Amino acid sequence: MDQKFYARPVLEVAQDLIGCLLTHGPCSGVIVETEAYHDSEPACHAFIGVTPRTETLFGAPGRAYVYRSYGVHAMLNAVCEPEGVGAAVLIRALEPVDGIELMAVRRGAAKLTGLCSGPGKLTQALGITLADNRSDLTHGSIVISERPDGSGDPVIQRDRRIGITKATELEWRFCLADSRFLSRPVGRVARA
DNA sequence: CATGGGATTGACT
DNA sequence: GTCAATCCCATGC
Repeated sequence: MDQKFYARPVLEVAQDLIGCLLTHGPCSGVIVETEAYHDSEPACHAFIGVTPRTETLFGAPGRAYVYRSYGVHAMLNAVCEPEGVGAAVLIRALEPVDGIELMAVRRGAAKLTGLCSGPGKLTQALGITLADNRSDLTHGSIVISERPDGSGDPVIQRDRRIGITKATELEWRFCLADSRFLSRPVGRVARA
């Protein structure tokens, strides 16, 4: 997948990433859940403008934006839209494919469905850290590759984003229909 | 320099 | 269901 794939509206890229394969070292998984973020809405880190932290978001598309959440977890995003626009797709869940044993060790022997069912979980399982921030998703240590031809277009469900406190009304979360590997089921109210 | 908040998770009641 | 852990960084004095 080339840079042009990412230099498009973030909502399109978020949907098109569903079903793609994400690989880091010996571990890989199929993307089953994403969320879109854009500098026009306050839930996006880029909403506040360009700072040292958000510089990656406004930079070249096709790069990784990795940041630490709640002081504990790394979150992996794919930077989208042309340079100068602050937008990214958060990778929220994977269906494990390769390196499952290593993922289980890193995660502490969780069940298969719990290995990558959340944005903090999948970075832990794949060994992605803040050092991967700004790395190139088209040729770097993290690679996202197209879904196989003939697998057909996946059926995608749309929902509200999870875990945010602003712009909660936007339905910018995309899930592979009926996947067992989502961070949460579709169609429930996120957060009590 | 001090402070406060957050795109989460997991342990506990 | 509730709640703490823990750190990066934006903001304000």
